This record gives sequence, structure tokens and C-alpha cells, in this order.
Amino acid sequence: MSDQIRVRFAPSPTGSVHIGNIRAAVFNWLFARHEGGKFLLRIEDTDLARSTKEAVDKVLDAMAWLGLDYDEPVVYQTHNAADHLAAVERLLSTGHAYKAVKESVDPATGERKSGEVVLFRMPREGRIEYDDLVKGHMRKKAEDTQDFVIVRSDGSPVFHVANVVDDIKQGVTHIVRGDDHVENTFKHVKIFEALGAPVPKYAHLPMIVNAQGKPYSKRDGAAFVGDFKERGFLPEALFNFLALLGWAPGDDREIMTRKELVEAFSFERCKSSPARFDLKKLLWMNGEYIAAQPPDVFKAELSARLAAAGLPSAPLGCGLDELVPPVQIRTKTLSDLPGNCEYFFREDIAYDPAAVEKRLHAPGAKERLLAFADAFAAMPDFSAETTEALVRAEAEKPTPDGKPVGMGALVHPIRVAVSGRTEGPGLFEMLALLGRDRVVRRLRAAASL
RNA sequence: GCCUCUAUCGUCUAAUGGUUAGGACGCCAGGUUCUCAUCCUGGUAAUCCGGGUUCGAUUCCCGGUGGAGGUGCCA
Repeated sequence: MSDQIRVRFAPSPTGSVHIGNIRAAVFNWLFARHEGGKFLLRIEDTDLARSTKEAVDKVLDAMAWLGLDYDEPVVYQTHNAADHLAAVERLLSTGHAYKAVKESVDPATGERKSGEVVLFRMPREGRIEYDDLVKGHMRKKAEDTQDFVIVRSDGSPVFHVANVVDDIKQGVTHIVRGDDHVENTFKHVKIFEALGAPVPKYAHLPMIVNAQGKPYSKRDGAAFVGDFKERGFLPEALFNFLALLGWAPGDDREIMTRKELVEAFSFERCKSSPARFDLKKLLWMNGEYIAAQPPDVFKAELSARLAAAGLPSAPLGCGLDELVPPVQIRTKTLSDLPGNCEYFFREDIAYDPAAVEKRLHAPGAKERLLAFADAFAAMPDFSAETTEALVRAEAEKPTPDGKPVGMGALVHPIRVAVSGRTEGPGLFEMLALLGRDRVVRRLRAAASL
């Protein structure tokens, strides 16, 4: 065998892929790519009624979405059941394990169980130690450990043996996982030794906690990878953000390409304390990634979402290409699409009630709208430049009290009249993109709102 | 309770036995603009507490406190 690095992501398919779990996958992947090693995927589907085909697909989907490609065929833990039991036989024959009748109560269900199980024998004195690439030297007194079940009374092996045996079988050199596994590691180290296998290196990553600093739960909303996809986050943005949770390159870089992340990654730079998930920062980062998308890529996203919303594939008054730049810069998540530019695609636009009240019901607003409708209709040339010149000229004119009308008093009502809302691209750019006829029509219609 | 780990702005983090403790997000203010977004400028804000070692500690050590994990015939 070579001394190539081999790591694995070993999720149990129990529904959706948790954001904390996928982060472990991200770090495994980053480490493997940095070292030029292999990144493996093992589905730990042992004995769980919950591990369905759908659940496995969700894991696969989440990984594909984030671009976490693995280097060897997926291993399903249940397929290795014979190896697990064979290993238990060896442990039994070498005295590292023994059978015993045990009673227990499932803390979750309250169910009582009794029967013969196989227990792994932990040392009674001395210390169990291992070096953690993130947490440093770990040690635990043997007296603080207990023998533990490795085969249930129904004959099925539990996680601890299955996990270790599979890691041996797959030649895993580095185990990178959440630090909820640190205690298990004291057990696993002993199993590796009892099986005569080299103990792999360990790297335990800090947990990700929610905005309240508490462990993530389903109630936190976006707790699953799929949620982020649905909410319009780009995988590159989430990937970048996740990489920065518990790790930093050491310089001031934050927005980093996958390549840069791979190059800079190391466990020495991993933190060892829990990190909070700051959605605001992810939102910012996502906006940065969207703004940086090639226009064609953004256009494809927009098109897909227009179709999904049942809107036409092109704006009513211009080409889609013209609309892309002003919309792209204002999009923070893909879910903003097409809502933030809908009025370019449909005639029956929705008016923001507050905006109507403030801008269209202002004194003199209706008269101005009608006047501008007439003026726009009569212009020889209707463009951003000509409409702006006209509005600016109008803004210079004095009101009865002698002061100039001002741009605000004109621009705001026009904007609300043609778009229904208070924000958006520059007004004159918007008018040109909408087209003269539509602008004139909307101005007149808005005057009677 | 016991065990393992952990602690820098609100959040993510950088740095160091001697620094004005840096950056980013957020927030606030100003500039630009017709709005929003962008962009530019500035500001706010941190070394958990108590001992010890040291000329000097945020950094090293000990204790406390807070936080996380574990303490299953779950994974």
C-alpha cells in the first residue's frame, strides 16, 4: 500500500443532511484535496429503520450540490456486516471482548431490553491517549471508561465496531469528524489496537451552533443543506462560508475560491471551540457570489425562476440581456428572483400600498403623473437620456413658494407608478427598459389609484 | 454528578511574552445617486474572572465561571 492519505465522510442517512454534518464533509474534502489524497463516502446505514433510499439520495444530492466529489464507489456499511461479526469473533477469541447478559433501558423510548450481548473490554488502569490534529493531545484515565456493547442481543454489531472495522477495511488514515465523537475515540483507539490495526490520525472539528449559541435543531429553520438550496444560496457561497467556520487561512482573506481554500487548508489552523452560524454574513457572502457570477450564468438562473413562476421568458419592453446587470447587482439570494423584477414581465403589476399612499397620494402627484405621461408620449425620442433631461428640467421649475420642485418629488411618484415599488434600478434606466408605451400606460393608470 | 474539550469586538476570526490588539459581517454616521443595491470615507465594539510565573501576561501555569460534547443494546 502507499502512504497516501485517505479520509472518509461517514454519514448515517437519517433524513436530511444537517449543516454540521456537511461541514465535516467539507473539511474532509478540503484536507483530501490539499494532500492529494482520497476522499471516500461511506453510508452508515446499519440497522436503522430510518435509513431509506430517499435519505441516502438526500446525502448524495447535498454532496453533489456542494461539489464534494468522492474518489471511490460509495460503501454501504450494511454490506460489511460479515466483516463486523468476524472482527467480533476475533476480539472474543483474543479476550478483548466477552459475552454477558445485560439489561438496559432505552433513554429515548423507555423500552427495556435484556439479553446476551458482546462487550468490549476496556483497560482498567493506565491512560488512553491519542493525538488530535485539532485538539492536541487527548487523554483519559482508564478508570473513567467502561466496557461497552459491541453486539446487541439481536446479534447486530453496533456503530463502534462497524465504524472501526470499515475504517480498517477502507484504509482510512485520518478520521475527520465532529467533536461529538471525541469520547468515542477513546473506545475506538482501543478497538484498533485490539484488532492489530494501526490507529489512524484524528481531527475533531468544533460543532456549529445556532445564533443563540445552542446546538442546532430542526427548529432553527435553515438547518439542512437542502434548505439553503431552496432559499436561493449558491453552493460556492455556502461552501466558502462553511470553510470559514472553525478555520481561517491566517491572512485576511474571506472570499476564497475552492482552489484557494484547498491550497490554504490545514488542521493546524482549525479552532477547537464551537462556532456560531451567522446567517447575516452568509447572506452578504451569497450576494458577493451572485454579483460575481458571469451574466450568462445569472441569466440562466433568472430564466429558470421566471419559468417556474409562470412568467414570460423575456421582459415586456426589452431584451433579457439588458435587464440582467441592474437586477443581478440587487439580488442577494436567488429566491429574490423573479420577485424583485416582476414588473418587467407582467402588465398587471402589484402596488406596494405604503408606497402608493406616500408617493401617489401626495399633493399634486396625480397631475404630475398625467403630465409626464403626455410629455413622454410626445417625445421624439424616448431614452434614458431624454427622459432624464426632461425630468431634470421639470425639477428646476419653481413651486409657488419659489423653491425648485426637486428631483425627489418627481422621481418617486414616477417610480411607484411604473413599478409599484420604491426601489429598483435607476429610474431612467428603468423607464427605457420598460418601454415608452408601457410607461405612459402605467402613469395614466396610476393616476387613478 | 462525573468525564473530555473550550474561552479575543454582538458574530466569524487574526496576532503577540512588550502592538494604537488587525480584518470581515452586522450596526451607526457622512459622501455619491432619483430610490434600493453597489461604491467611497469614517465610527462603534473584544482579550471571561481571580491568582501565579515574569521587568512585562491577552499570550505560559493553576483555580473559578461560562460554553460545547460525552456519559445508550443511537450514530
